[in-house]
Amino acid sequence: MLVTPKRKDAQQLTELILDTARDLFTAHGVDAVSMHQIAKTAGVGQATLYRRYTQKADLCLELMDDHFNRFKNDVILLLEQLQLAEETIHTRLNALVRRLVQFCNDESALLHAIHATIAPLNCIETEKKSFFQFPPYVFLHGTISTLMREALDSGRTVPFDPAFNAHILITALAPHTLQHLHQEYGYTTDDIVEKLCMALINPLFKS
Amino acid sequence: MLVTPKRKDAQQLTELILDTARDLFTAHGVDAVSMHQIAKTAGVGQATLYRRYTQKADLCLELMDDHFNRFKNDVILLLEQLQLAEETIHTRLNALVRRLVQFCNDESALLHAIHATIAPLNCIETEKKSFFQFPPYVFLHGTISTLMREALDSGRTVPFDPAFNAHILITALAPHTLQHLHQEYGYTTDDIVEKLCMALINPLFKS
DNA sequence: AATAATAGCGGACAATTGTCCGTTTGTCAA
DNA sequence: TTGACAAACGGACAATTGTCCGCTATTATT
Repeated sequence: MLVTPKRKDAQQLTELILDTARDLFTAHGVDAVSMHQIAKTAGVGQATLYRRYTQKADLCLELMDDHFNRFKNDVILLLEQLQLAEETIHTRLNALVRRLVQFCNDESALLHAIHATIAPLNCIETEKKSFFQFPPYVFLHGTISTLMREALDSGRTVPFDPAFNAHILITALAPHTLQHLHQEYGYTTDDIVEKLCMALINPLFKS
Repeated sequence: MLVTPKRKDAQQLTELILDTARDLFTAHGVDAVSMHQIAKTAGVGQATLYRRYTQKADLCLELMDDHFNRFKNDVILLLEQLQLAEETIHTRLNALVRRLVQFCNDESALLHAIHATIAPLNCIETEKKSFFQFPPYVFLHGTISTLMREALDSGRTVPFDPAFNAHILITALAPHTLQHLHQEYGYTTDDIVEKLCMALINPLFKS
């Protein structure tokens, strides 16, 4: 959550903080770096940091903003191209899942931290944003459910609820879930893409 | 030869701690109660509490132990009865999902806290148990994948990976996911059961 | 340019989780 | 019993997250 500063020098501090955080994260790993440490290393007060980013999740979100925007454009472009090539909705959904998993892999460190910070308990009592209100979820859910609705409307599937199924697909992409699949079963990224499609996409389509 | 025996009075403190925690949880809600508060109210030191339960998740797990065992027996009994009644594997899977969702609803408060405490970040760096090693997950995953394998072996389904799909089903039952479905879409518990089956069970079966 | 208003800084402070260590106390051998 | 030994207690202490408030420095005004 970025506060737009009225003082001109405030913007410089924002950049300083972001740079410092990026450096510390790559040096020691996201989880090992504390907010206090970021502030101290950047040479600013605690409040200066917290005024910009209430939680580490916000900071992480800001740090992956560029990459996320590129990913968004990628997805939009990819889907347009496939549609122009007159690929089936089934094929397009599979391609989307592949790109999705790839993104979650690339940004696993930051996503990890975001999920960890925005724990379920923060949602009700306190009035902080839940994960489901963050841009990545909103975009993913919108894109996936649109495609799923198209599949449903095509008449080639069994009945299902696009929004609900999209929600479940995203849930399955949570960092700790993917990590568990990698570690426990030794699945490669390709395995996971294939099995996700086999579990959540392919069975929807009548043969 | 000196045998070092366990002290008998330690068990009493354990019960005192559990009773205190239960009371505080019901009085103020699980999330609002701190470990320090539990120790202080029980009149014991911090270490005495932490020596027994390293995290609030462990404490919660202990508190729902009775209920979880009853649930386990319920599930086993339910599945046996349905099998004796010669219900199809499809029907049995749906019934299992229903009972599953019911349990997650009943114990949502404790499960909530467990998920919140055992955040993904605790898994790699520190050597704490991940959620996937806790008894509830292990039992659920075992039960579901066994049933799913039976479905697969029956030849009445499309191809899929029982263990993987079981994993995804459990993931979808995470407290914050269910909570979001309730809040955002206004789904009732029955809705969720129906949609879960429509998303993850029914499409597997050839018509 | 001088000055008033205030955006915004910084560090102290509170709350929570988790650890360490000196001390107590139950247990068992004699 | 008694006494040695270790299991186990308790509270102080460290680290982290998040908040508050007095002060500084920038900006707008004249």
